[in-house]
Amino acid sequence: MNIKQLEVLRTLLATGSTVASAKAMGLSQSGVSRMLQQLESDLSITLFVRDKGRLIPTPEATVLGRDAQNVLLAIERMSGHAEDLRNGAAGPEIVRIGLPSSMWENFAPAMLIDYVRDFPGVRIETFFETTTAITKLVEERVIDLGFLRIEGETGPSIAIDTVASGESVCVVPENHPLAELPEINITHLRNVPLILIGRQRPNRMALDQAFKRAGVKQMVKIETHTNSSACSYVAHGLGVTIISSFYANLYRHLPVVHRPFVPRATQEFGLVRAAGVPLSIAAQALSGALKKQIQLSQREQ
Amino acid sequence: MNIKQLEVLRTLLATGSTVASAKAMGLSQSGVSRMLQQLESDLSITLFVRDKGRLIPTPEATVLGRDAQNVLLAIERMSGHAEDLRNGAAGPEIVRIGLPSSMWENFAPAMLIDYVRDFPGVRIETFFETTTAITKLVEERVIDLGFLRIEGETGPSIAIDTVASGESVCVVPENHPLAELPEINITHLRNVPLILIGRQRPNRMALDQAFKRAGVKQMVKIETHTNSSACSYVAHGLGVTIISSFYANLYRHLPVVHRPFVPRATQEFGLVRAAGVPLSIAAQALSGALKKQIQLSQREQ
DNA sequence: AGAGCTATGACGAATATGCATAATATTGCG
DNA sequence: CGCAATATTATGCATATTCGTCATAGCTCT
Repeated sequence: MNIKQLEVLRTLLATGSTVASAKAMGLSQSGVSRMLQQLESDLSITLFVRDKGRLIPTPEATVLGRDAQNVLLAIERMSGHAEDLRNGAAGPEIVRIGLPSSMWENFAPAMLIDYVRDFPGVRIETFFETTTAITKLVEERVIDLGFLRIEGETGPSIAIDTVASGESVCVVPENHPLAELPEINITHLRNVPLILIGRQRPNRMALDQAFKRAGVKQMVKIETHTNSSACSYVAHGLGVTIISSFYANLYRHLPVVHRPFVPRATQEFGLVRAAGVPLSIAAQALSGALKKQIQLSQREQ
Repeated sequence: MNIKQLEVLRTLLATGSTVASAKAMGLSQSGVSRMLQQLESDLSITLFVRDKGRLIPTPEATVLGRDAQNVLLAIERMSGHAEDLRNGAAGPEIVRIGLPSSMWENFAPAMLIDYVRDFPGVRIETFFETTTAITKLVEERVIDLGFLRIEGETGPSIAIDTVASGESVCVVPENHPLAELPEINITHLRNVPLILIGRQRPNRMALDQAFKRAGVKQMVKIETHTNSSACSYVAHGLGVTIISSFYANLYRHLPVVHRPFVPRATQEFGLVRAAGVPLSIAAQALSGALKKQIQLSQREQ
């Protein structure tokens, strides 16, 4: 496997033909054809079906095309850094932090208000991403810090500092009949429209299994991938959702209430950074600001 | 630059000598020496000082060594996925839609309220992602539909239906002095804390250039990647931001106002789907619901 | 002196690449 | 509809380039 093969894969997925790819890359069509073959051989995977003189990407090609793009982006970043080093450029210190999408509205600004005043020379870059993306961004050193829900094992390249916890709760509209209950269990949710997140992730699968064991069929109306959108759908009467109280506490301004969900489950949340990499003073301070804001957000209950 | 050169850099930084690296990599010492030279030549950067028959890494080597590691990690991930694919792993109709992160709060629920009632058997999956991610999700057939800002060229695998437009506006806190102006130009923003999005993207670079031509230095306090977080930062007094009126109209509930920004720029927004792939009835209806909600969101001005 | 290091000349094997072409499919025109 | 023109992918063949080793020189340290 070599870099040009990956570029060929990327370009083929974009253009759909070896002729167009060859033109775009300044190569011959036969070169492109060969490199595709070599890559398929190197990976022992068919990336394109040859159908009537056409190349049809396989599902594998789309998956690995994304990976190839990541490799090429990393190479571009390296080339960019080399360019910067050759040009001797340097700017203000930038501290980069990744947060769950659900935290942009009030949490992130509240966290940054004092910080920006205390560190006037520091530029902050915020990313609102999924747990998976945040983990990757930390691993790749794209960001200095991340806050995420701790799920299963992380590799040795990540250092985690547990800073918060929550329990599973059911979020319902405040005028919903289920809002009168002190706690909500699965049988309460029979025939209730559900808004669920984290499809195919371990915690979600555990929830699916619990429904199955209780003999209750889930009436899922909406799948989504952020706690924020799930709560908003609930607030608009589209159904009820099951999330961590940590996030539910961020949405107190919505006309919803949350009740402990049975079977009980707890979650842990942590601060992540690349293992073995010391944080700058500014990044440490941002870490501190984050921890402080977390305490505030969870304490006001 | 090739993959083995990057492995050489990584190994040299770990071992400190070409002899040890050659042994670790199963190469000859002279091969390692040459590959280091080639990499230095390719990058036009001295990575190691040759001092008394020893290789001393330069600061550049440590910076780029990190990048090299990122590239190699990305390659390993790709290989891992290929391995998974080689080893090999129905339900209700699911309609999947990708929206900008900025649209989860009120737009998405409002869009879905009537839809969910009209299509009770359909399950919806919502993704809130960046323009780039949405384009990819559409191309890869992960999602049926996407809504995004149209930027530059998209490939032939994407069909776009332009459904909205906007102009660049400056969003400021409602009690800010700039809120009194009928329009805001670059000189107004001298020494004003800025919250900017889309770093390194074409439109952002155009804005950076406009500041440069006007001889005004940007006082960027926060870089972020979603319109929503930028507006929230503005509402909390952390600075002002420049975004499309399309998005600003989604945040009318915040204590901010927006004014036309000069130099003027306009934006177009469209519905995207995979070209040549017919939408299901349910997906078409969701497309219709999206268009209708867009009209509502932009009309109430 | 001996051991260990880096760099380089010379050389051969392996790889990359383009030209030309075959086979097949699609499109456009009469 | 039939046929020529065009477009696509794959492959034989030849050539250029790259990759990598062996052998060795020069330097440093013990």
